[in-house]
Amino acid sequence: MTAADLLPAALTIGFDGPSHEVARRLIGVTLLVDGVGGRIVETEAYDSTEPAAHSFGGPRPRNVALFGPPGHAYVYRSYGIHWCLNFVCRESGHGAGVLIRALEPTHGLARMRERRGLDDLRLLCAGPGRVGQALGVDDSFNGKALDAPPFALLARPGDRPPLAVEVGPRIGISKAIELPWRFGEKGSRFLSKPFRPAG
DNA sequence: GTTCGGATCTTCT
DNA sequence: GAAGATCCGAACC
Repeated sequence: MTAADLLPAALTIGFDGPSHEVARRLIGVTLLVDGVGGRIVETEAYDSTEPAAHSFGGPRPRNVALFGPPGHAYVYRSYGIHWCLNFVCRESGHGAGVLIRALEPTHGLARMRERRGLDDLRLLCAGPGRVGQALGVDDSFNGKALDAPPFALLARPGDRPPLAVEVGPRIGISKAIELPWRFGEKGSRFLSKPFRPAG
């Protein structure tokens, strides 16, 4: 697939719905940062009404981007090491976001391999910390709009059949583990972890 | 194949 | 002082 096959995502992607709807809608969308990235194959939804979210408990200096306008980035430091990228969604003030957990690498492979220090295509963007490293995301991207450089979002052409999307519990959390707010492209080999492990 | 610990730092108690 | 929306490599089946 080339960039010419894709359409501007702003026409079809809305960030004004509940985060679990936006998270599902984002599967198959191409995310680029300075022209580097790929197709989103895994996302998770978070919302200030449930205790796993960084926005739970209201706005704070660290999470203020989540309470800003939808369609912007929220970037946070994970375990003191990684930078993880979220898309702010829903109407302003609700503190909802979608964590970008994995991409199928399609653009700027050499740049991503260089940043990751790794050749294996499957492992370039298979996890939120890996996505951040491969795309060169850091603190300075927090709060930036997603419809302007360095970001670009490209939707799948509308005449293609919808992707099969799998749903499951979110990864790496200890609260609100019952919510099925992890979404992934069915059968993708670029997921951070398989869905329904061991059958 | 799996399990385990270390890295590293911000936030909260 | 502990926990956390993680990743990596070593050790061990």
